[in-house]
Amino acid sequence: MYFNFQRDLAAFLQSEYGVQGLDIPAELCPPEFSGELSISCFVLARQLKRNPMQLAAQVGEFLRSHADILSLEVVKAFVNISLAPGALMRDCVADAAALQARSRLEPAERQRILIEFSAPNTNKPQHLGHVRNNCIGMASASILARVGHDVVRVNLVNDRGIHICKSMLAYQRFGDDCSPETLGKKGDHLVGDFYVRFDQELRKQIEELRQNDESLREKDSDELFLQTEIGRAAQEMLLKWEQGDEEVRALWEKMNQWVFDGFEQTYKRMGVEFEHTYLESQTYMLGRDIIMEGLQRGVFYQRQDGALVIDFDDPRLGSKVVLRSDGTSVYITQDIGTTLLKQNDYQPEQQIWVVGDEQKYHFQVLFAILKALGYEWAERLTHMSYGMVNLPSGRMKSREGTVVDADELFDLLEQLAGEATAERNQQLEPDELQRRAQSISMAALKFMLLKVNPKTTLLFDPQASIKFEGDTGPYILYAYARIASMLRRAKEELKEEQAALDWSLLDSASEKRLALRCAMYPAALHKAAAELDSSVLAAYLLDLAKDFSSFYKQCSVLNAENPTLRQTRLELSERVREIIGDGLRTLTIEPLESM
RNA sequence: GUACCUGUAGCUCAGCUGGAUAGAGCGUCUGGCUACGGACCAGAAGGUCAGGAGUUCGAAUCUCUUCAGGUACGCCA
Repeated sequence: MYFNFQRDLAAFLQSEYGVQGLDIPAELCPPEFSGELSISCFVLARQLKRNPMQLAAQVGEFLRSHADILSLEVVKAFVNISLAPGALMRDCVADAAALQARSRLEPAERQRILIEFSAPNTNKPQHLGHVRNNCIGMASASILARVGHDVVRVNLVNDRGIHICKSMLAYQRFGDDCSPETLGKKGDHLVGDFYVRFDQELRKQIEELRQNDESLREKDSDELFLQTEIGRAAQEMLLKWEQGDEEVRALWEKMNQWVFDGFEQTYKRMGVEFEHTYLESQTYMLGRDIIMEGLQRGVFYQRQDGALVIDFDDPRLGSKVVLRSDGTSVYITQDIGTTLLKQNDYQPEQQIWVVGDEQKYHFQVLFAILKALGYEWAERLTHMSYGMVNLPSGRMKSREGTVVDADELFDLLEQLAGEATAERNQQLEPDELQRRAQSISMAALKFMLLKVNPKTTLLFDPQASIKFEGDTGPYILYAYARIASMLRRAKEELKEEQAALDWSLLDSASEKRLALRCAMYPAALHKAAAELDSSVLAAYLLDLAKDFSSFYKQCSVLNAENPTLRQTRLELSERVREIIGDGLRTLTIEPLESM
C-alpha cells in the first residue's frame, strides 16, 4: 500500500532522526479498534532504535495535523488512523494505472527464469498428484511472468526405460492388437491398463517362484524381478530398444503416440502449455561427457569397484555415484546433462524444478555436483518441492487402485458443476451450460489446489472438493460475475451522459475496506512471486471477494441515492472486477461474465 | 540408525523474517431475499497453538528437548 501520509511521515521522521530509507508499515486495523489502518511503532522503533511508546506518541502528534487524517487513536505502540475518504480513495483506487504499475518489478529485478514441471512417465495416465504438479507449475510460471519475469516453461517427458517396456510387453502378449480406436479408449489409459496387466503377471510369477523355492520367500519383490520370465523379457526389450531394434522401436513409437495424444487432451482441459517439451529418449545419453571431463579435473574419482564417485564435504550429502562401474549413466547423470542442455538452450538466470518433496535429497545432490563442477549459475537453481496429495484413506497407491484419475475427476466435477448451474439457469442453452460447467469445475479444482501452501502435504477430500461454497474458486467467480452483471446493467441503463465521480462520497466502513483491499493487490503479487507461493495470491483474492460481497450487501450501487454516488461506486466495483479478473488469470483460472 | 518436513478449533487450512484479545472456510446453531445474482450476507458456540524447558519487555513464530506422524538416505527412476 502506498499513501501520501506515509511519505510525509517518513520525511518527517527521517529529518528528525537523521536516517534514510525509512519504511512506514501500514496494515489493516483489527476490527476491535476504531480506524482503518494501523501503524505498528514496534517495527518503526526497531528501524529508528527508539522507544516504541514514545515514538507512537510522536507519530500520533504528527499525523493528527495531517490533512489526510480524519481521526486517530494511539493505543500502546499502535497508531490507529481513520483516513479522510477522499484521500483514502485517491491513494488506493482512483488511479488505476498507478495500481497496475506497482504490480511490476523494477526492470533490474526482472530475470529470465526457466521452470520445469509435469514430467510425466509415458506408461500410465495422469492422476491427482500430476494435477497438483501441473497446477503449481502453471500458476508459478504465471505469477512470475505477471510481476515482470521472462518465464520459459518446459516439460521433460520420461518416455523411455523399463516402465514403458513393461506396458509394451504386456500389450504384445495380451493386447490382441487393440488400439484406442478399436476400444474407444484414451491412449494413455489404454497403455496404463497394460502396465497394470504386466504387474499382475509379474506378481503371479513371483508368487510361483516363492512357492517353488522357500529361500526366495524372504526376498523383496524387486530383487526377484529379473528371476521372473516376464521380468527378464522386459529387461531384454529395454536392451533391444537401446540397440535400436526396429520392431521394438515401432511398437514404442506407436504406444508412446497413444499416450502423447491422451496427455494432450488432459493438458488442454487444464490449460497446461509449454514453450518446449524435452524427451528423455533424446536426452538420456547426455551428461556422460561432463562426468568424464569432471574426472579429468578431479571433481570425481574412480572408486576401487570402478564406479565414478563424488564425496561431499557436507556429511548430510555423503557421497554419490555419478557413473556405474560398467560405464552407464545413473539418474543423476542424465539430470546433470539436461540441466546443462536447458542452460545452453535458454540461458536462464534461474532454473526451477517443480518436483515432489520426496526428491529433496536428489536435488541437493544435483545442485552440489553442478557447483563442484564450477558452473556459476549453479548458485541459482531452485527445487520447488511440493507436498504429496493424500486421500482420507491415506496415500494414493496405483497397485491398490486408490489413485484418483485426472480425467475421471475432471468429468465428475464438470458434471456436478453442470447440475449446479442448470439449477440456477433453467433456460440455458446446452452449449453454454457445458462451457460454464467446464470453467466452474476447473476453477474449483485449481483453486482448491492452489489455495494451500505448495509445501504442505495436501489432504484431498472428494466430498469437500465438489462444494462450491465458502473459500472456493466459484465463490470468487461469483463475485466477479455479479460485478460484471451490474456493469452490464449500468451500461444498458446509461442515460445521455455519465455522472461525474466524487470519491469523497465513499465514506462507509465497507467501501473504505474494499478500497484498501484493492491497494494491497500489488503486495500480494510480489509476495506470491518472491515466495513462489500461489496460496498468498489465492488468500488475497478470497479476502477481496469477501470484502466485495460485504460491500455489495451494504451499499446499493445501481440504486444509490444520487448519480454521482452511483457512478463512483460503479467505478470502485470496476476496479474490483479488474483485480479479481487479473488475479484469477494469474492463477490460470478464467473468470466468467455470467454463471 | 541419521537427516529433513509436519503437528494450530470437530474437519481442512492461514498466521511462522517475534508485537494488540491466535484467524478463515466447512460442519453445528441463530437471523436475513417487496435493493443491483442467496454459489450470498450478518451473528453465535468452538483453541493448554502436540507436551516441557529456555531466550525476550513480548513466543504459535527463535533455541533445546520429549512425544506423534511423514519422507529421504541405491551402481532405481
